[in-house]
Amino acid sequence: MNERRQPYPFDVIEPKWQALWDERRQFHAPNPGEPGFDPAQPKYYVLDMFPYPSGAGLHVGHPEGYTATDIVARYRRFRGDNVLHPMGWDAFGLPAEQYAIRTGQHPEVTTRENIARFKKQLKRIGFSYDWEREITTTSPDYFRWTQWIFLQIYHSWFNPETRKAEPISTYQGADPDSVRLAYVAEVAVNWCPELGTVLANEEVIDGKSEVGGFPVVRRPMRQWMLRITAFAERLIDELEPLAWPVGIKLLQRNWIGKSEGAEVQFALPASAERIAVFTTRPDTLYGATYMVLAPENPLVDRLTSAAQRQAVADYRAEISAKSDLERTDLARDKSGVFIGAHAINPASGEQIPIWIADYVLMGYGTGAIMGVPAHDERDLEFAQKFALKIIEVVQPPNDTPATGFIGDGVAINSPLIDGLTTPEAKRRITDWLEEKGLGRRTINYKLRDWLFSRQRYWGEPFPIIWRDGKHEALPDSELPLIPPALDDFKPTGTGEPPLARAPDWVRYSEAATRELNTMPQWAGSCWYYLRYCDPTNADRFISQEAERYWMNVDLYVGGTEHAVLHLLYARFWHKVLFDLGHLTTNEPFQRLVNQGIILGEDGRKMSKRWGNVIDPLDVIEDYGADAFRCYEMFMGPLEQMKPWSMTGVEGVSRFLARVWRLVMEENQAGEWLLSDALAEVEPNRAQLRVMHATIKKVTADIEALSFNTAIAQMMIFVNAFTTVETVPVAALRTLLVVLNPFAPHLASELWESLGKKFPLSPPEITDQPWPEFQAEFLVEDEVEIALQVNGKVRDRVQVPIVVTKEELEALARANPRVREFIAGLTVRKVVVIPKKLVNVVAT
RNA sequence: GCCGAUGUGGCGAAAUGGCAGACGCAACGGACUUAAAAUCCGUUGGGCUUAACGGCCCGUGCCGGUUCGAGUCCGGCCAUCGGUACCA
Repeated sequence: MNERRQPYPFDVIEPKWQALWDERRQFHAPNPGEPGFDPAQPKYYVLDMFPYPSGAGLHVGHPEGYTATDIVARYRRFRGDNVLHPMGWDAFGLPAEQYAIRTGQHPEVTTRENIARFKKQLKRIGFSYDWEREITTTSPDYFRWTQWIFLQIYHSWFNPETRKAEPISTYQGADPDSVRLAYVAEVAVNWCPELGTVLANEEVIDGKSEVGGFPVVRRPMRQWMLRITAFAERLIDELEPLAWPVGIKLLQRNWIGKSEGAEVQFALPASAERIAVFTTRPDTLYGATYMVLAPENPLVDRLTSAAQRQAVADYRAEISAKSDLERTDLARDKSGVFIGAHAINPASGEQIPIWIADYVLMGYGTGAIMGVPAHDERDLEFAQKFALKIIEVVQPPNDTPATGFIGDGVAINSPLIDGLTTPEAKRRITDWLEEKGLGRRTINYKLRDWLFSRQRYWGEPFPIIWRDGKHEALPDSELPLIPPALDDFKPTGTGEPPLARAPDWVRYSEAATRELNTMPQWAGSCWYYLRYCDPTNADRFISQEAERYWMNVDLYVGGTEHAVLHLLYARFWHKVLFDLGHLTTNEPFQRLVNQGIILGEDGRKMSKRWGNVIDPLDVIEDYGADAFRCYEMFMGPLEQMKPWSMTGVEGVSRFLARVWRLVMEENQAGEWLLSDALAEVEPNRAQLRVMHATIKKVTADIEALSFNTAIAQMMIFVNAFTTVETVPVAALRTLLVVLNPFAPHLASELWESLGKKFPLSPPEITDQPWPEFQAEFLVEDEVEIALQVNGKVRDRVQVPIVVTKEELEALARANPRVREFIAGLTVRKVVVIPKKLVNVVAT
């Protein structure tokens, strides 16, 4: 590999320019008020999803999105924008902690080493980040404000009147703790014994931990929760105007899972107790022949009859012993137990049996359902298994059988609403329920409150203390709250977090102890885009001035894996901070783009297991950073999944070498000298045309993030100039500017070399304006017209651009090839598309 | 099951409803070279036909529709990938 003759000396010029850029602070974006800040220039904030600095280093997937944003950033700078293009590290997280547990090396050390490696790799690719704005979520200067934001959330509640977060002091009720946006609850959590921690629902895949793939079981624990559900409606509504891929919007909407329906109260014959159920089909109320409670529902204890007590206890034990894995794996086989009690169907007045079954979830709705077997697949399965009564209450529109029909039809066997269509029936029966005080319209969400605490060491400690069994906020003056030094990072095994191993730290005062949990990894990434705007501010998380100037993020590029969680959490925090008056925008990310996954050369997902992982530095070693960048963009559309190809890299590398040789030629001694073919001559007409076509296409393609076609156009440019005897310097300069965002080292170097013989002021390529194409050079004197008969091309002719439609038609009719094909037919119609084709329709 | 995305040469791909396959890879042929590498030039969707120039037919997952004209728009399928899963 290393014997390969270099197509051009990228190994010399790339480090040279990278050092120069650093030295000149070339990519530093001054904030309002700083020297060099020009308020007349528009701002552009282009953001990458910052990486978790893992031990493995970058793979070729990371730089895909990073290259795209870098091209946009460099392009916008040419356009004169004040560009904010930062990078940082999402450095809290499980791998460093696991490594610490295995080796005893403090996570901070591991993290520092990994960051150094990542940063070196990113710099070697030549990204134009403003490194003066680098942030690390594990740095106390940073997480101080993560803790501060948590306290803002803790000190707030969601006022349903204003639909906004407000300071808790505006809450009039008796128990503020019951409405705080950050609260403590005893919840059934996903406990992972292996990791010794709870996990968010989102971190559990198929009953196993996302990290490590260990089994996860349900277990009740006292946890910190964030009341994201209060924002469900706004998280859906305010998504609408954003320039995000429709697929991602849909994913978020589905995740939030809004469904409209009614809550219906079922009375019990023998007690004053009532059971509420949520249904989206109140029109099927007459068909409710039984009721099911979630096994965990607390009502079960009160309602179960003596005779059924043992059976119920056995069933509940069986359920709780099942891990989530088993629950999901055990197909859809319905199970359940009758609890020996009955409820009264409020519409029919019938007594219906109450069961418990694990297909009813405690976490959704009221943890109880009405069973309508005729019109719900799951209920039908359950009723058939346990021989429960089935009543048809919806007539399907066609002849399909009513039982098992779940769509809209006409109500039957339902005295109050018979004959009404499903939407009308829903309306009518709900009105009736509301009148009688038996129910009400309501909306339910799949979204659950965010389980926000973890039993880990390597995370932000909560700025919370406990006194007399009650939580209290630390004052802002005690931030940052730094975790204690430990040398054993293992969880204690009882569910007590590792922080419990530092008793001195835990003891806050005689009467108070610190919270032992830490925040999840998501916390730091919920607001990092804000901190970049003002990364060293010691007084505020972001100054108002910086926030007003830089926000929102104009372009955010990252992987789909964050389509739901990160983006939802960040939007939630942003809205809280907005409501509290700390921000001026209610959404953080204006335009979002997901880059596609890069597969291995074998078409499989890159992984150690397949041995198909590509290391960017290996590629750069052989072909240079510019070739690496250009290949990543030339592979195909940014958002598409596509396989890596080394020969493809070689092709792009050849292209760059051809650019190099347009300017430089090698002498006998193997030195690169300025080419003799260069001259300050006016490009000819054909050259001007390709030059302006290139300006036009590259500009439009960068705006559209269609980088592969932009590169193809530059290849066309270079092909057109490769064979000419005299290379016009002006055309070359234009190429170098539009190429610069893609291959900045090469373009900068050639620009400089060119300047030695053909000086230009100012001399730096980065001081050039972005070229504007001139339409007059794109027009051609002649165009080729396709002559079709009945849609098939029969001939092509060159015609002057100025011919009229009538002339074109006449020309087509007169064409011998056309005549040959219409011989004996009648011409019905002639379609003339100027500059394209003539279609003679004949039958 | 549901939701979403994608199906175009040997491969990555391109194409405001208007000449399908730009650009690149691979392959083949040629030039340069003692030779190779590098570089440069050319050919390259399939089939049929012609001594040759050339000509004809087919072709964008499948079936149908709209249109003078469909890779592109509409309807119905199929396949692959991704997400999600008892959410009442």
